[in-house]
Amino acid sequence: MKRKVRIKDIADKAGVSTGTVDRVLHKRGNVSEAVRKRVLEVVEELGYERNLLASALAYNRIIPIVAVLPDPTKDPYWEQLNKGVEHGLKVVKHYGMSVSFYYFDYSEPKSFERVAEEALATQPAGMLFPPMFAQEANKVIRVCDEGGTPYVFINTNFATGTPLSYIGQDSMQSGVLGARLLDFGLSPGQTACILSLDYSTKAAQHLKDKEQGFRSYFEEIGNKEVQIIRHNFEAFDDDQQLADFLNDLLRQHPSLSGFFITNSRAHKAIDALSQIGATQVKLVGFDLIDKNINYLRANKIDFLINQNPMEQGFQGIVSLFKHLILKEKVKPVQYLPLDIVVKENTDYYLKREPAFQLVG
Amino acid sequence: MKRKVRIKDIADKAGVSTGTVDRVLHKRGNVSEAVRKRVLEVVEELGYERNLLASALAYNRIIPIVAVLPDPTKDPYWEQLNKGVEHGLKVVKHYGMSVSFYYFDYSEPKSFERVAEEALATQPAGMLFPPMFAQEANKVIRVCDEGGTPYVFINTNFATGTPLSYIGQDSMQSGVLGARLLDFGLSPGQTACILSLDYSTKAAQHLKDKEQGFRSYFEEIGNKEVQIIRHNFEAFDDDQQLADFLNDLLRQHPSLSGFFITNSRAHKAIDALSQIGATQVKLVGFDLIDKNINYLRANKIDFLINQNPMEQGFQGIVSLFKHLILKEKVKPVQYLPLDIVVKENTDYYLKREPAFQLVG
DNA sequence: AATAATTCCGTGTGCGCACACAGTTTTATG
DNA sequence: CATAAAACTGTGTGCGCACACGGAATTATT
Repeated sequence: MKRKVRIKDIADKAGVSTGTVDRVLHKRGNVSEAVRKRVLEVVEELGYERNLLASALAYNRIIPIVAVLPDPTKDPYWEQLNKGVEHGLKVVKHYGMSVSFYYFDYSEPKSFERVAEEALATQPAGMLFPPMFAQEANKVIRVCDEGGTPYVFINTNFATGTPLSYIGQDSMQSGVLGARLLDFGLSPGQTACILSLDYSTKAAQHLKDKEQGFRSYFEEIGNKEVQIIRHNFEAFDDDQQLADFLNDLLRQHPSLSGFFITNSRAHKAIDALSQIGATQVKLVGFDLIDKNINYLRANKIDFLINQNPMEQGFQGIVSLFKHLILKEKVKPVQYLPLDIVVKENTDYYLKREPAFQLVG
Repeated sequence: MKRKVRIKDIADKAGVSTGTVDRVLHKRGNVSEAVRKRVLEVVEELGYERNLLASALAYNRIIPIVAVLPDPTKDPYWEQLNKGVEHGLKVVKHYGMSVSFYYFDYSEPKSFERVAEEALATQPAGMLFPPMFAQEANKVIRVCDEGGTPYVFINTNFATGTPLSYIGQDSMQSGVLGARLLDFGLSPGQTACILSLDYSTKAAQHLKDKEQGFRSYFEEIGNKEVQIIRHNFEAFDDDQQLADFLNDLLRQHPSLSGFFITNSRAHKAIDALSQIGATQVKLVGFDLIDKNINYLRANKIDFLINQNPMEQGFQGIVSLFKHLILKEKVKPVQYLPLDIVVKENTDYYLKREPAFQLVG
C-alpha cells in the first residue's frame, strides 16, 4: 500500500513550493506557463488526488443552501422528501454546507413565490425546489439565473430554466410500469381504468405523462384484449360522491376489473370501492403513504409504485454538494428507481434509512 | 448558524486542557472522576459532536480490511457484489481504510479455506466473506474469534459464529414475495411449480427457506385454488434433458402455468420451455444477470427478484467502517430490499450506481 | 540607469483533532 | 519526613490542505 501523494510530494518533485502547486491546482493564476505545465505533469505522473478531508477542513467556511419545499407537516409524501433532505444535511454539514428550510403551502402558488424570494434574499450558494407552479417557478428561475445561483429541480420537472439537475421520477415510464403490473393480473376481455383523482385545473404534466405511458404499454404489445378507459374525478374528498361515481362506472363497464390511480389517492378509491362492495378489482397506485400501506397490507391494493421521495431529497442535497464542494459534474437528469411495492416487501422500503452517506 | 463546538470550547468551559477532554472522550483513563464528570457534563451541555474530518485526518493510520469473495470473473452475480465492495473502498479510503481482495473458486470449498487463511495471515482489522461452506466457514470463524478480528457475513447467513453483521436477503421472505407475484398472475384452478435447478447435495438452507416462504404464502391466504408442486432437477446444464423433463411435467400437469425458479437459473428454464413451445407460462426468478435480463426484456420472464448484490458489497464495507472508524453500533442483521424487477424498471436497477457515499 | 509596476513564487498560519511527552500533584513506601 | 511510585494534567506537534502575506525576479516607465 503505497502512501498517498500529497501536495508536498508534487512540490518537491517539480522543484517548486507547495504554494505554487496550490495555485496551479486551484487555477489562481500568477504562475508562469512553464512552471504550470511542469506541475501538471507531475500531478499526472504521481496520480495525485486531493485529500477531501484535509481540503474541507482547511477550507473552513460555510456554504449556505436553501431548500424550498411544501410544508412537510401537511402531507406525508413531502414529509418523506423533507426527511431525505435532512439526512443529506447530516452528511454534508461536515464539509461546511448548511441547509436552511423554507416551507410553502402547496395549494398556494403565491406562497411558493413569496417563500422562494425570501430564501433567495439570503444569497444562498445553491437552491433546491420543486417547480410545481409554472408561472411562479419561472420568476424564481429568472432570479436564480440572474444571480448565478445554481438550482436543482426536485420531484417535478420543468421545461424552462437550466437546472443543475432534475431529480425525480420518469413519469411516462411509471405509467408504462403501472400498465405492465395491471396487465399481469388481468385476463383477456377485461377492462382497465385510468383514474385521476385530482383537480383537472391543476392537471399537471406529469399526470398526463403517466396516462400516456400507461396507454403506450398496451399499444406496444398490441394487446387489444384489454380495453382501457379513462376518467377524471374531482370531488374525491367526498366519499359518497366518489362511491356513487364508481358504482355507476362499474355498472356501465361490467368487465371493469382493474384501476390505475395516477397519484397517491389510491386509498380514496379503496374506501369507495369497499363501500359499494367491489372488492375483487385489481388496483395499482402510487406512493408509500400510511393509508395506502394499510390497504396494501389488507390485500386491497395490489401494487404501489414508490417514487422514492426520501431518496429524492437526499440526492438533491448530494447533487448540490457534488457541484459546490467536490466540483464534480452532475448529471442533468437523475431518474430514481421506480420501486414496485407489494405487501411482502413493504417493510424494506419503509424502514430503509437513507443509510447511504457520503464523500466522493 | 452558531459555530460548531470544538474540543477547545469544551476544555475552556470545563476549565481543563484539550488533552484532558481528549482523554475523557477516548476513555483513555488517567482522569480523575470529578474532572471526567465535569467534562462529560459540558460535552452534553454544548452538544459536542466530533468533527469526523479532522478526526480522521489526525488519526493518520491505515486500517486494513480483507474481502474474501468468489472469483468475480467467473460469475456475474459475484461480479456485481465485488463492484459494490470496490465502491465502498473508494468511499472509505479517505478515512484510512484499505481493502485487499482475496478470490476463491466458489465450486471449491478448500480453495475458500486456503484463501481465507492467506487473508487472515495478513492480520487484518476486519474481514468480509460469504460463509458458503459450513465446515470451512467454521474454521475461519474460529480463527477470527480467537484473534478478535471482527467479520461480516455477506450474502449467505450462517448459524455459527458471532459476526458483526449479516448483510443479505431474507430468504424466507423472498419466497413469500415470489408466491405473491406468481399468484397475482394465476387464475383459480391453475398449478404453480417450485423448481430448483441446483445440485441437491448442495441444497443450501437459503433455497429451502425460499421454498418454505413460497408455500407459506399460499397457506396463509388459505387459497386452495392454486395447487403447488415442487421439483428438483440436477442436470440443468444439459438443455435437452431439461427440456424433456419439463415436457413431461407439463404433460402430467395440464394446469401447470407458473414457475418459481429459486436461484438465478431462470434463463435455463426459459431455454427449455421455448424449445418445447411452452411460451405461455408465467415465470418468477431471481437475480439481474444478463441472460435473465434478456428474457425479461423479451417478455419471457415476468418478474425477477433482485437480491442487490452490489448494495450488499457496499454495505458490507460500510458496516466495517462504522464499526472500526465511526465506532458506531452496527445492526447484526441487515436485510436488503427485495426489489421487484420487470422489463419496465430494469434499467434503474442496472444503472444504479451505489452512488451513495459516506460520512456518518 | 533608476525607479515603479507587474508578475511570479515561497513561507507561515490555522482548520479540529489524536497522540506523545513532559510536567505536576497526589498517594504509597521506607 | 524524605523519597519513590503512581495518578493525573498541560503543552506541543503533525495530519494535508487553503489561503494571506510578503519577498524576489522580471518587465515597464520615466
